Amino acid sequence: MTIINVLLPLAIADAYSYLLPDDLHAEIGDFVEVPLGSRKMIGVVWPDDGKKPPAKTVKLKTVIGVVEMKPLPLELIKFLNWVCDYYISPKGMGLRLVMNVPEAIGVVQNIDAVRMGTGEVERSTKARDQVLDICEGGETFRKSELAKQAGVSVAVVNGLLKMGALSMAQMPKFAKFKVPKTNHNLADLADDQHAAADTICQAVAVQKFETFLLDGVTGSGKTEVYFAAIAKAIEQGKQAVVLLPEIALTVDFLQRFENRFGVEPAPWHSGLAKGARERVWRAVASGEAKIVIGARSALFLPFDNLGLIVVDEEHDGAYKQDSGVMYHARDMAVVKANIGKFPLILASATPSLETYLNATSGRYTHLVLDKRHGGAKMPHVRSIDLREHQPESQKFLSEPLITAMKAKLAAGEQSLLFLNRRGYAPLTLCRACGHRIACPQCDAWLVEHRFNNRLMCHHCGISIVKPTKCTECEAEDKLVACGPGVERIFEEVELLFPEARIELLSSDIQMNVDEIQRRLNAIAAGECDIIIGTQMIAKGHHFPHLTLVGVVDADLGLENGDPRAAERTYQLLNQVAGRAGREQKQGMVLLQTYMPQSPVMRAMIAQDREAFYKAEAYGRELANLPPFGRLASIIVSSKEQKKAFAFARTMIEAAPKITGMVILGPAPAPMGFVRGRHRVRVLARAPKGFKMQDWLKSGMLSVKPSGDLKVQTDTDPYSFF
DNA sequence: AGCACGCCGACT
DNA sequence: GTCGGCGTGCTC
Repeated sequence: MTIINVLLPLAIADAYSYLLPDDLHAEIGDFVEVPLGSRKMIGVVWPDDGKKPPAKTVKLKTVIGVVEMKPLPLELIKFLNWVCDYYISPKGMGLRLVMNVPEAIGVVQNIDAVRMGTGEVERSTKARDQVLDICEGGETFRKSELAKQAGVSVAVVNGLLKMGALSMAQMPKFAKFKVPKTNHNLADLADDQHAAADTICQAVAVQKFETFLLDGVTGSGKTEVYFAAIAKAIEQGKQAVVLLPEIALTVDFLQRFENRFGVEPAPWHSGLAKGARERVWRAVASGEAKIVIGARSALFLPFDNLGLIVVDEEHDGAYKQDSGVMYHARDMAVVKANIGKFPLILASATPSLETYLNATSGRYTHLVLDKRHGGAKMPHVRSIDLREHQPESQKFLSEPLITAMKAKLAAGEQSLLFLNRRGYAPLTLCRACGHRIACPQCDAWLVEHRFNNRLMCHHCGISIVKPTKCTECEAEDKLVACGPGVERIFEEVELLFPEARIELLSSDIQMNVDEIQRRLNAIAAGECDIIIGTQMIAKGHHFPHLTLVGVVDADLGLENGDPRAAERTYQLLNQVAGRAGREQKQGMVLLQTYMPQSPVMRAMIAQDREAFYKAEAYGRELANLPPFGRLASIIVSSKEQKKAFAFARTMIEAAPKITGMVILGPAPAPMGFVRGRHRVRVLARAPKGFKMQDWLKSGMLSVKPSGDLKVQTDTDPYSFF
């Protein structure tokens, strides 16, 4: 009997010790079944990285068995340890990110199949011949698949089986992923694309760690450049992964991939069915799947031989995980590439300030693509000063915007109205008593949705039927909708342009992936004049007939005090603007704003990105905010606000005083009351380069919460107001 | 994550 | 008096 460490995919800080019987053999990375309390569980044999041995009082249990499958690669174990240490999360939670696919953990299951048998065909018929023709090559088939291919019913196959002309066999449960054809459909690269691709390919060829910022305006052909790098990785016998911010992108994107490489890539996102998840996980582990296109969690797949990571739209906030291990996939991609010693591409038209500064300082290799290809020009961007052009009362579109839309409608071109606000109206107000209808368990107004006549909370999902009288003073018919949501803009546009074909796209409108795709295709085909939509239309799909983009409220997102708000707004507006005029026609972008002089609007109008980054960097440096300083956020929550505040103060008292470390708070968190719990936040700010994890662990986090108190730590929080 | 244990409300 | 609701804490 020897003692081994086994990490279990639970919220447990360290691996547990188990006895390994002499007749079992297990190496680090092997999956083992162990007893845990009254149940059994599968964990992974973990290296002994300085974990403290179990207390003398615990009686060690014995490993039940070793699971017959490929062990987790050492590099992945190293990566998980790094990630959990950085984000101050239990290691078991890191392992859970990998083992989130229960069906893939265990011996590969074969399924029943049929193949050519040795028996004679008793009576030859057309149907029987068709089946046997297909089996001629000796391949195995699922019964149903064989019948389908032969164009006959399963009864025919069963008949042949009975007489022995076909026999039962076993076959792998999943179809194999085909090897991408690196030269299948080479794009004609422009000179700047070529140069960028060559630079990256060199790093791919020698497999060294290097981070590239592929910095190119919408339509400059970034994708073709990194496809070339992926092709290079495949030729080197390596795997590659492309991370995308949202599933919405993938349908369109997977098609582009298939056009270029001639085969389907392995997709990875939360919407995948069980079987598909198992298939991809195992194929990635075996090295059979060469290219994965996935959401942030694809970073935690057990790659056999990864040689390139691409993070597309690297600035996108969707890369930040907001529960469990709060990792940022872009940042962890850099770590993973560093551990695995291979290159990494961050691609964006509007890089995050962090990435931009890393690129301009030379830490990342900066590759710029500043021309749109295929003859497309950059859109003209203008602001509409709402102080001068105030929309009519209870209306939200200004006269200049309406005029521009009229002209486009007359010219047979498409317009898009963008408003990043779901629902009909963000606030319902009582004109009698001034009461604003708020969520009973969150700090948020209830948003009116006309399509189901309800008021909904976008934070906890609670919803009520729209009341006819005020919930406070009970006055009848005094409730009034305040402010616009996309549904309300839809209503306004219907009144203005009764003859136009209008399409509303918002994540509220229940649509499956196929339905969304169908409607996007219809828009692209020109079967619609005016598109109204939220964030979901800002990405991916391009509409050749679209020449006007109107941003209903360009200031939205700037109104809270978050220093990152300007950057986010700029990125979002840029992305929306990029929808305009991607083909031959000149695009026009109109921004409705009350602040035409703000740095964001000025940068948009002048297309002067450098000035914007400079202003942003200056502001952040003054405030010692990232990337000039480091932040960690500690959120204490409880049903009683007092208890949360008191505990936060106790934690702060336990923090060692160090020069340079600044503690801000406690203060009510940005969303101070969610799902019936009060949230109080403490921000810790450290100088650049200071590793604050140990300071937090030995100080604030050493005080253990009890009762209903919960503490959640977030290294590098995405939003920091 | 499960599962056991424990402490308060409504029932045979 | 007990059954069982969930809230809390432990699992090598």
